[in-house]
Amino acid sequence: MSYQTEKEFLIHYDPKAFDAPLVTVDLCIFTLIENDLKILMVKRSQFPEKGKLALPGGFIDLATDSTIEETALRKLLNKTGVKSPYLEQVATIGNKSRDPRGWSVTTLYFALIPYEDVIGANEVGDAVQWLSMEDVAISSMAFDHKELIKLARERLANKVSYTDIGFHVLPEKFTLTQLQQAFEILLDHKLEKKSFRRRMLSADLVKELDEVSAERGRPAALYAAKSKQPHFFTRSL
Amino acid sequence: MSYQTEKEFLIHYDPKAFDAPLVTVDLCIFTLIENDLKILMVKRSQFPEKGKLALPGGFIDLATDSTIEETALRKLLNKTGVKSPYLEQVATIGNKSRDPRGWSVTTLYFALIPYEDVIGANEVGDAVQWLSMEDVAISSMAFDHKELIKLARERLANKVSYTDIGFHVLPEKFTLTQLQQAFEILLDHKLEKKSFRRRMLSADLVKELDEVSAERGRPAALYAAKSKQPHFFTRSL
DNA sequence: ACTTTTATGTGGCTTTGCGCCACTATATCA
DNA sequence: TGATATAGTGGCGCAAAGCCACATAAAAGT
Repeated sequence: MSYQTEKEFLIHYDPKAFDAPLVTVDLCIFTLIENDLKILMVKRSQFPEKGKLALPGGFIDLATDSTIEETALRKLLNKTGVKSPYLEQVATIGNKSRDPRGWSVTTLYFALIPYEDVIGANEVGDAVQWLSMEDVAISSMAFDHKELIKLARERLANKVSYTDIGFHVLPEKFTLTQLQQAFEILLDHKLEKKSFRRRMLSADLVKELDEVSAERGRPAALYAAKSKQPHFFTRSL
Repeated sequence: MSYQTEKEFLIHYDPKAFDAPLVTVDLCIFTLIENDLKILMVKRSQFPEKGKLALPGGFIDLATDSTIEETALRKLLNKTGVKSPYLEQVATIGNKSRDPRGWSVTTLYFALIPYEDVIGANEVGDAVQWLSMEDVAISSMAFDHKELIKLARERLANKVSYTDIGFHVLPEKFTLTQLQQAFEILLDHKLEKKSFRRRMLSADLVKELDEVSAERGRPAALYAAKSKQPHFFTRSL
């Protein structure tokens, strides 16, 4: 694996000549279903870990994927039908013990999607299901996927506390109360109504629509997010 | 690569049977030399990209490294003699065009070290040099390493703005002015003296020593960091 | 010696924005 | 028509940031 001249390199270089770890991409796809935070999981239909719950993911397709982010988006589209999620790389975990097949590396992403956008078009592959965080806690999972979920969940809460990415679990139109509830669930703590509204409005993140949402009680004004680009608050929630 | 039974899996599984990308670890090691932010670079002695400047890094040693973080620490120790830096994973970049050898994945870390701790013990391998950010801007570099530096630099500035990791480029004892200067360089913007001191002192991050640093002007009190664990500010600098 | 220069460290006022919670507004339902 | 439910606001107190002049303490200049 040592080449002093270009000729030597070109002639002798063989990617399979040295040991390489397995490389995979895993996804933690979050959404809100009836004000409950859910994660998409699949049941593995193959060895190793056949029958166990696992995060959607798998190997990079070197022929069709040109970046690892593409791999992640492909898997996501595959399982949910969603094309443009909020997608963020969480971390890469690599060690010799996480996979029985030997040294393995996985790059973990998390995605936020509005449940309204999910199409139940999971034709191929393993059966999908949406697990609540309570289900996650009590379920047994393949590989180190429980730890991966913990990492993703922590990153999510952290990121929601100082950015506006929480918008991405909501449909296009929403009320400020729905927005606040979404943030509260993602953060896992309550927020003060006045402060929350003051911030969202003064940061100019939403535009008020000429529509109202009428449920019980006083109708609420509907809003839409102004930008898809994440906004960073100078102060955390 | 598809196994319906465990037996089938155990008999037929061969890690080299399917295409895998190259996997590397790269490091962006930051330090402060005379109030100037520097990055450690090496000159490649082998193909590909022989002769070009590159970030220290390389392949995971599957035999000796048990995690990728160990790989990163090994490389760092190797180049600087530093054993316990502040080390943080920035991102993993994987695509088919970044390395002439084909599909390749690299996990990028950044490290913060006090220059006082660096031992010029770079016996083996390529020649190291410390580049200032201006040098980085005008130098030609191997692979996509210039972009990797940009990523690391951005993450660094961002993280310094809401944590106290800036402490890690300073020696054990420092004055509050030195601390402020370090933060200013890492953030790339000026800070207000009174506010900065108020925050550092009220957050209880430092303890005052019974010593003073006498240069020009009034002698300054020396301080030491109280903890190695990063502290998160609720408000960014 | 004493004045100037240089740098450390603080006093104190203004401004900003969060926490709090009572109060008003507008709908449905009995 | 009044009870209930939810949306949305008024307004005060407080904590911390921004600002900048001033006091302090040493070295260097004359």
